Amino acid sequence: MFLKEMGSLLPKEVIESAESRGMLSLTPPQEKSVKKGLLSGSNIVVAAPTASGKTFIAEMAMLRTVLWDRRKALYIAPMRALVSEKFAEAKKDYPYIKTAMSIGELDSLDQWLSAYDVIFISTEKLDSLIRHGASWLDSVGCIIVDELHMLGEYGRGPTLEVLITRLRKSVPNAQIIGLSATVGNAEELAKWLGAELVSSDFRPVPLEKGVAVNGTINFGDREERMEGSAKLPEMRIVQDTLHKKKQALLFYSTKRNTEAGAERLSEEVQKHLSPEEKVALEEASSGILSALSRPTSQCEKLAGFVKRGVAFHHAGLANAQRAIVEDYFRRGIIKAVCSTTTLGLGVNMPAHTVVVRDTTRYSEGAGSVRIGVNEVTQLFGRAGRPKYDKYGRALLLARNAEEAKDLFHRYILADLEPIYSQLGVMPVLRTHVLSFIATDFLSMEDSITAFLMQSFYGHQRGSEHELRRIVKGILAELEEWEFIRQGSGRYEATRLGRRVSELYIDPVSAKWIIDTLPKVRDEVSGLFMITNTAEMRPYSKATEEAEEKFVRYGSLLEGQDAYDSYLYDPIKPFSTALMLNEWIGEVGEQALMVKYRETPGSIFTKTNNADWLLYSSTELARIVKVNPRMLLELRVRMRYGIKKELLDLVRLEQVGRVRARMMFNSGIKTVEDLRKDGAKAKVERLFGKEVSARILSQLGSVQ
DNA sequence: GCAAGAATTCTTTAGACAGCATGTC
DNA sequence: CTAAAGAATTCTTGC
Repeated sequence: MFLKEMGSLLPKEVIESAESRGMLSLTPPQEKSVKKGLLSGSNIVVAAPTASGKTFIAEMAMLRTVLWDRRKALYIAPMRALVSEKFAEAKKDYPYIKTAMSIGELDSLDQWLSAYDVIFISTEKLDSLIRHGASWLDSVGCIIVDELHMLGEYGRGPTLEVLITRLRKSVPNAQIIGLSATVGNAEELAKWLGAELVSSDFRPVPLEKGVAVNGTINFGDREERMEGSAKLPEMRIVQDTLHKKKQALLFYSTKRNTEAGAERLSEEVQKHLSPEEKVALEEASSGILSALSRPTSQCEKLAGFVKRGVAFHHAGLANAQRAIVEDYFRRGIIKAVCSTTTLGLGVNMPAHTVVVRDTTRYSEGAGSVRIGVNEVTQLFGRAGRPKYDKYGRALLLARNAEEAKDLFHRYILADLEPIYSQLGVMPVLRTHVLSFIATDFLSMEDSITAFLMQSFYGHQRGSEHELRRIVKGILAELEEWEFIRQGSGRYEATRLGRRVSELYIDPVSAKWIIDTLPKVRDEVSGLFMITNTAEMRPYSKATEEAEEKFVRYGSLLEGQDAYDSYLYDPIKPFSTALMLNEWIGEVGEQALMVKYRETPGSIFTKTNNADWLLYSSTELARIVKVNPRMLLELRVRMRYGIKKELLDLVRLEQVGRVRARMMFNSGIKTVEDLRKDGAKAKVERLFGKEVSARILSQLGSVQ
């Protein structure tokens, strides 16, 4: 179907924009979607590979809704990176549409969103907005749910499921478009949503899947000898890929493996770099080193590999470092990236050759588990760069012919797995039940059970009896904790319960924090209060020091039956508290890295989470009438990673942990000191004229 | 006696969402 | 109850 023939179906702006980007006709899944009613309001579930044109399917539906129906469109995705990427694209391609983005960090109740037509938002953020009672939801006419297959994920699937179910109930007339990777039971998903299924294997760049053994790739119908001479399979594949002047993306099971892999490959890759590339890589390398004020050994390691054209990529990297790696890889300068699944989902970073080196992953309680066909297929989908490659190669590695045969059957010939609702197995349900009641969405055991039967869980295999049992248990718990109470057969939230729901923390965490608040007497107990929660997971390594010091703080757990389980070990969250305590004692990343086995990335995540929980704790403290002063102070220190003595100085803009420390050490200990004679000269000596002026100009307004 | 390489034992294990202050995409 | 791979350590072998 040609775009220019679609004038009666689509606003002309959409057609013009697409054509200006070089799109003249629809891809097969796009065409199928249109035929199944995408542009006349039908619900659609698209199950197709990445890069098959799913984004434009979403755009067609959203823009038609906005321009012709004069209603809002929502784009929901489970990752911030994905949300901001789509937002940026839409802003660029459709500048005349009022687009907005809402992901954590940035905003509050977001009433301002009501002025926008297309809203890009993360799953949890939308969930949270609903809890705050966002009023503009009624005017939504089209809802895009990207990465719909997330539904089957243990951790965050249930939230998505409840969210969708809730949206369908509160905005029944909105069109729902689900965009999913290919899965075994897309049919079932579509049926649940009352949607037409569009299923397709279309890829703009064809994919060749194979298994590499001893220098040969077996593609099933043919074999191919690889260039090079290396014995190590991953090395050989990289040699072969470099010989073709292409790039490789390799997936490993652990962070450490990615780093070890990068080290091995770097030696080979550096031989293939041009002088210009080496110059560019020096630049990338120094960018990586300067991501933190003082580089850790991990930073140095990465910087060293990047100089040689290789990088590792996992959640332990600082965000700036990740961005550099992704950028230089996309530009073709970094030749190989060894990655965990960070790069598997969301991030758009294709490569000619994709290697899934490890097909197992550790899972607690289950040992090493084989990863599924769905996941391998998703990773394989990264192979082949549109515009650059005629085809992409997706490879598995085998040590011998037998293993090769097994892998081939297990992953390449195998059917995709169906996804299953995880709603029944996770304690997240508790959070949602509280939210239903707190927002007056549902208020009775019956209606809650009935509602949950409408979810994918109910649709797929739910037994009403089982659900009712779970709901009953949750209601009893919430009532006992005084988050809800009963009145004339209905439940209603208490003030405390409503705030807990709004703060978006687990009721179990909230209960623990409320009980512990009055017992907080120093930094460590305050920090343990927030680290001993599900939100702070994963915890830091348990140190011996933590083991010893815990004796003095163990009494905080008295009377807490939630922590009675023999599986629960308080040392790790306590150790996390000690780690954070060192952070606010200005201990550097490198030291924390060694002692608590942290990484720049994990420290950032933890301090960020701690910040949020400290805020939530102060809010709860106000309600239960505990003085929040100490928590407020902790929060500022957490944010900057500073000792108490710098608290006064960081009030100034342009002054963070580094500059505050420099000023303090040179005798300027408070804002007041800055007003004294000679302070100006001192500051100028430290930071130069420009920065000093910006700092000193605030003296009038800060007291 | 020494060093390279083999064998054995030990150790560790993916990812990423949320509140809110400013003014306001 | 279960695994696997890398790292560290010990053992073996060949000169």
